[in-house]
Amino acid sequence: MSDLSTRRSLPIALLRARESVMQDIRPLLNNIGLTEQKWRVLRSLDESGVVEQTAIARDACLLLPSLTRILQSLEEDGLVRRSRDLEDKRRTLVSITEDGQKLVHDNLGMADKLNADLEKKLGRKKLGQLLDLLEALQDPKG
Amino acid sequence: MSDLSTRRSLPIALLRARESVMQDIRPLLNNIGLTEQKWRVLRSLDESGVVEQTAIARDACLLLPSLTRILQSLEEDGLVRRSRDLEDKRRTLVSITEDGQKLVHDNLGMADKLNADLEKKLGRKKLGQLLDLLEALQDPKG
DNA sequence: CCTTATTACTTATCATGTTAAGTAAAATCA
DNA sequence: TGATTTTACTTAACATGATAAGTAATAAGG
Repeated sequence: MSDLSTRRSLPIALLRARESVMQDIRPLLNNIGLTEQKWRVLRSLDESGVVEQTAIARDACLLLPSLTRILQSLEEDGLVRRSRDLEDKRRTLVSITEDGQKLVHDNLGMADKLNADLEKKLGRKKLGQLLDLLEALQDPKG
Repeated sequence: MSDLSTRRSLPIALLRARESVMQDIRPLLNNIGLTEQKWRVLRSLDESGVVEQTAIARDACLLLPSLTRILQSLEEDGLVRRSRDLEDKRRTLVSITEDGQKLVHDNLGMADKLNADLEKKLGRKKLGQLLDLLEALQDPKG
């Protein structure tokens, strides 16, 4: 197991936990030519429809500079479309293309299966507890 | 709050939780000229003594290519020392210098305070539960 | 022994993370 | 209305993340 000193440190514990979860996911995404971040963006767009970048960043947990690059790349690959908002010309409105939708829908099953595996491994109750605690951590009442 | 669709996804929940914790820590580390990763490496070395790189990588949760660069940078700054292991010449033994130790010790109080704040905010019991669940997630019985 | 793995890194390459600075448009305010 | 601030990005620069390939040294197998 991991070193005693770092085992009970929350920042590293979160990092390790994420690493262990992502280890199974990353190769599957790489197989369909996507990074983890691009997958998050496409899923968000598939569910949200036409949205501005700040909303995508919040939803997919990405900083705007990263998102800028990712959207440029996804646009080159024909997976998303961008257009200036005519009401507020500072904003860029983003939406997913048909190709992008197809890519997402063809692989949602995989994502569901991974989540089911996780639930099976940890137990539904514990997984729920974990998600609740992670959410509580972010409440800004501190 | 975050979007409904991503709120119950464990990978993103872990990412968000980590983000929220690190937001308070990063600026403090930047003030003393360290990144989060360099701080993890120095703390690990301060506690472990003389160790090979693979052990540091495991302890600080870093990939070896990243660690290679980080150690080169820390060595340039005089915070760590590296030398070839004479028993096994593939290995590099790393240790922290006096300057490195001073930097760590001067700032351990800060780290402890952040941890205490966290415990106060979430509650000791919940923090313990969270750490236990995060650890359970990594058990390879799946 | 000698060949073939395996180990412990290093290097390279590209994507993303992080911070700071820059830009254009909208909102606010005197 | 004109100056100032804020918003929604974009660009730049450097550090790290992630994968693959390369290298030297040890271990394993025949």
